[in-house]
Amino acid sequence: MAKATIDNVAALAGVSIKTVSRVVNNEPNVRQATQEKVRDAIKQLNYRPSPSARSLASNRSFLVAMLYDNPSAHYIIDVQHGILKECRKRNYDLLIHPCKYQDAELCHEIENLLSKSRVDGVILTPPLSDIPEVMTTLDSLKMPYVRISPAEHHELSACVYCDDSRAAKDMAEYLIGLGHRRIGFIAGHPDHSSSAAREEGFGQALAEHKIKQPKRLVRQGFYDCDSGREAALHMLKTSKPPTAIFACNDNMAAGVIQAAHSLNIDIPAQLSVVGFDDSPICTLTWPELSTIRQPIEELAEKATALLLNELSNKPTSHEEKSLHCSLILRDSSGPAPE
Amino acid sequence: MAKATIDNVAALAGVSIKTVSRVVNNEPNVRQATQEKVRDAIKQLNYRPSPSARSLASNRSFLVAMLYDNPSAHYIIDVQHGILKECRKRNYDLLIHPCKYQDAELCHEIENLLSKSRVDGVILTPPLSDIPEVMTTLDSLKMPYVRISPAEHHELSACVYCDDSRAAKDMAEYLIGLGHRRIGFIAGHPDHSSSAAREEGFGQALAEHKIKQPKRLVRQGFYDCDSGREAALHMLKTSKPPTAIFACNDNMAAGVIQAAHSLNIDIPAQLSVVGFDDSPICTLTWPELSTIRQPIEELAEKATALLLNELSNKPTSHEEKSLHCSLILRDSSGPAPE
DNA sequence: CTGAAAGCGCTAACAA
DNA sequence: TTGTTAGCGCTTTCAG
Repeated sequence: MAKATIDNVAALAGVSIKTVSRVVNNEPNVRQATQEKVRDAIKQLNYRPSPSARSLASNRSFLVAMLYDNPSAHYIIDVQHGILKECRKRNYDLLIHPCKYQDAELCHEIENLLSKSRVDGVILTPPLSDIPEVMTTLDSLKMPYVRISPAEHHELSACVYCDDSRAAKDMAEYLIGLGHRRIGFIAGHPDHSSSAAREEGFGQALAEHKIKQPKRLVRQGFYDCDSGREAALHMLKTSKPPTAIFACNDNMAAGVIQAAHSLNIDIPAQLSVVGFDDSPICTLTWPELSTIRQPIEELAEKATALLLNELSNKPTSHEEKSLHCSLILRDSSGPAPE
Repeated sequence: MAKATIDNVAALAGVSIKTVSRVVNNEPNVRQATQEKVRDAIKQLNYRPSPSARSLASNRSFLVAMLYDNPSAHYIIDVQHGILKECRKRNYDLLIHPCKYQDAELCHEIENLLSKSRVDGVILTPPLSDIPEVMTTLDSLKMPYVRISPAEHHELSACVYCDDSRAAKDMAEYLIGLGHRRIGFIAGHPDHSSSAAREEGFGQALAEHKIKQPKRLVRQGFYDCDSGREAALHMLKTSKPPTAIFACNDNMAAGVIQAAHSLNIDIPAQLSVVGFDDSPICTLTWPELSTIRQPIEELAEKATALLLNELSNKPTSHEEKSLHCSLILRDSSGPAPE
């Protein structure tokens, strides 16, 4: 059976192709009876509209692109799945496009991808959501886009995000509640805005509890395990080592656990360790890691919903949406030693 | 500046649109001088061919789809990156489509995606590479495809794979060489063909060294951490516990490490642990995990190259390509205790 | 509520 | 080596 076209359907249903088109696109003004005739014919012929013809005629591709540069596989996968969940509902497909955010050619490359106008809209993840040049490029192409977890300037585009700062504050308060007073902090990659937000929330909690944070208990990390381990070794080898360490993500927290093991420090009896992300490694470490869960998939889903709304309705201001993080307490944290 | 079309380019270059088309598609039989004129015009107008028009006229979309159902984020990401690497060279884009391999609707869903004929070809990863119905569906749609790491029937389609059996045998021999004689084996998910291959290689090595494998040292796992931990606890609590454990993937090996920690068994002094995959968690555990590295990205790259070749040349038999695994020795394995 | 006609921007087949 | 002409299968516009 050759591929059916709209003409075949129209012929079989005894209507014009325009009417078939109306039914396929859920346009109004088609009598119920006619609709049914058409749908029958469609089913009978196993008809699927050709995306290329559709998009040539209407200038819409029903394709969205995800642009990203993020080394965390589980983050990317979660975002992809969130996007796809929403896309399926609305009959869009997803095209993925990793890129290097530090690359001088970044914007050219993006322009190159998008000016083929194969895609209707774009979803941006950190750190791309915070690069002004990328936004300018998209704006100049008049390409609709939504940003996931941008640091600031929420008004510049539709966007969705979590309150990282608030979540970090909650976690710090949890540790303080357990009696910890010397709490080490390992910052994340300086290019990722999430790190600054987390540091802010952490600082707030300490300040509110009148805990002074000596410099030796704050170190720069880069969101990878090695930097977490190095930072922890530094802190733990001082004369007044911390009784808890807050790492800005789980990978670094895993590094802290390694450091503790290598120094024969018991977790959580002598040292509490917490991370951020609730990545799969949390349940692979020993002991399992207390952390903060961001609803990544839901964020991506909402982002996609905003984007697709913007693509179907004409008028939209830039909506934004924020979601909550939650503490996940496992075995790596406990009361402070006396 | 409005989007330039092929007509604009033709006008500016003073040639017919067909000639522009020839230049764009690198067809032969265009004089050097003409080519240059055309290229200049293209650059000047910043012309990009419209994918929809192209694909409507030529019935090719320059889009490939990756179909998968695999819970391992890093595996999927590596495959995606391998595919994209090759796609970029040849100006294809990638569309991703996760699905549930046990779903009764699987084939319908695939057919639904592909019969829109938006994509030119498909890449299949395990366990989808081993599902006959999926292959039948693709065949009946005359959709070109390449399988990554199929278990058998290599002749049914183009495919790329590693010799898992051989790699597992090498690893077993390494452990035997360290003096281990009681080596526990934790199988992977029975639906993944990789598990059987790994078990076979492992068994071969033992047989060649005349080591008998008692039943208590072989357990079924499911490629997740929990099943690895449970299996290890069983083995380690017997009266003659193993001195080494070979887990069919790294997640399960991480579970083994957890089990050992919880029983206060020292790794590697009392117990060697090895995994398979060289996933990111290998360097996050304590101690870091010895394992086997599959060149996933390269596999995907080769697979894509085969697919795109098939799409450009008419005549191809089903090529196949195999790549090598390598042992990665870290801190979780060492000499057997006496 | 329905239909006829005119493209969308390209490639394929054929002519020159 | 180059150009001409017909579509590809749909949506849009406008007319009934």
